[in-house]
Amino acid sequence: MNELKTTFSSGCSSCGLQRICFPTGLMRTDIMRLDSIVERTPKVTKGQYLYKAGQTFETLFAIKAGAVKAFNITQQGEEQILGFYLPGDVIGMDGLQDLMHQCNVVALESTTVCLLPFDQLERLALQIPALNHQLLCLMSRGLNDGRIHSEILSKRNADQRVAYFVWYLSRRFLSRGYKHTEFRFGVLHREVAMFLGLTPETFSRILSKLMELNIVAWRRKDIQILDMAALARLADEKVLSLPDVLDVKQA
Amino acid sequence: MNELKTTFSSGCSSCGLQRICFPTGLMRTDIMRLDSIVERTPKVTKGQYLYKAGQTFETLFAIKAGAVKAFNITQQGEEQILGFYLPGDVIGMDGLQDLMHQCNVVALESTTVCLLPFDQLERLALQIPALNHQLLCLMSRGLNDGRIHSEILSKRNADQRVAYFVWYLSRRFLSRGYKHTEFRFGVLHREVAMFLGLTPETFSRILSKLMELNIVAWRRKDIQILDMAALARLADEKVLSLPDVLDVKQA
DNA sequence: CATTTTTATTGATTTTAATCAAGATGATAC
DNA sequence: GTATCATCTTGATTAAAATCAATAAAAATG
Repeated sequence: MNELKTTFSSGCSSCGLQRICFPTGLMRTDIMRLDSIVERTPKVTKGQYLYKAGQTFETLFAIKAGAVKAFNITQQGEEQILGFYLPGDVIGMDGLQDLMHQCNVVALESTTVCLLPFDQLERLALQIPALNHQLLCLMSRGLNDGRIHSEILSKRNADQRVAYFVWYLSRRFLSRGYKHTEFRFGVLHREVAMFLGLTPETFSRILSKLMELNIVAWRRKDIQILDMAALARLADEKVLSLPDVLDVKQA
Repeated sequence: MNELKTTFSSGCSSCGLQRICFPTGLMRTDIMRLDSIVERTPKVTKGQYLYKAGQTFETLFAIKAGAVKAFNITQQGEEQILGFYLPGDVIGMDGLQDLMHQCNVVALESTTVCLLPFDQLERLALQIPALNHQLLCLMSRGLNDGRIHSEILSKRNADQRVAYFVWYLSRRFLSRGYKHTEFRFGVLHREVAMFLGLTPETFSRILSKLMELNIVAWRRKDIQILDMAALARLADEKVLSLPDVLDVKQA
């Protein structure tokens, strides 16, 4: 794994993610102080790691563009996917408790990240109450993302998990100011399946059902939500039963 | 639901959980300042709520004695258990993001909690760097607890989930300074099953297997770990196969 | 203490998703 | 463009856990 090298790049002041990332609630002058501790790196290429489980915790990572996944490997060599992170997300705080990262994070596509050396950030936050508050808020967001993952995995049937995932993904895109009925999600189906605690086969079958019902169109990396209301309903309902439409086709 | 009323009680200075809870890393004088903002309540009785989903976020809760569970109710009326919290645990930070709690927390037995009004805590933390640091560490701990729950729920078979849960529970008791091979866990089997994403029947069957194999003895609320090595092995292995011992019995 | 209610266990059956297996499709390399 | 490789889809079968059902055992209630 290559070390990430610092480079020049546009700062927080001109970043489109100000309202989501660390600058939230900060005054212009404070954003400049924040800016001074942020290290910007060249683009992280697909497959490059931001950190690995066991590594010393030193910095937080703010995703500026692209996408990454967090995961751990089980004894059996399987990937347990813990989350997908998009622009505006801040990760790395899992490492604070033991000063050691607890999972692996790798880029899923060409990705831009901002590095925030934690000791410097902590010191600065003590001087800028709004920054400290935002750090706490971002951690609270992390807690809630984890809770939602647990809730997805607790859902008794696979249809619900998939429906809820798509619905929640849409909301995340919405909250970041992206189009939420049609978006690109650069993650393999296999990886989404693992995140949902399913096999790729089961995931594929459910996607087919959702497409057959004209609720979702998800081909490769492009997702389109055709019927948001139906999707939301499915996310909470018991079973995704196929209506006559399909029976006709099968007959 | 009754409002929790403040009352007099022994402070942080004399609390046995200093090394786990907020006072960690603080000097004597700072502990006294922390003490001054902590509200202590009469014992919370079994079934009483610390907070409910949707309520305004105002305070954090430190568990001093007893046990609580966090959960949400699904559309179908099922309880999704999100976690069990023991003395030394601090909860409530899920509410910061939207200034509204995202789950319900209820006492499982007679429980003592310390209330930390968040705005006061935040202000004090800015003045006491070690306190601010500990607040961040406690949130990091929360993130990791959530990650571990996701990892449990991602495990492909039920035996592993139960084995890992017992093993992890034991470690939690150990880290709090309690006996870790024999302890009392005041939670219904049904609730543990829900936490693990299983039905009570499946959970019961697996417990029976673990007892048959002399690995764990879990009757009602008393847990005894008879073979920690075997338990750890099971937590990661594929299937919990029953040896001849059982076949003989069944024959 | 007896009664009622809740919780836990165990068995039989059904349902669901995993596994096994074969193609189809799309991406990448040459 | 063609070949190769990885990913995805679909079908058949198996395995695992859920469900249904009936007791048994505790706990709570009067």
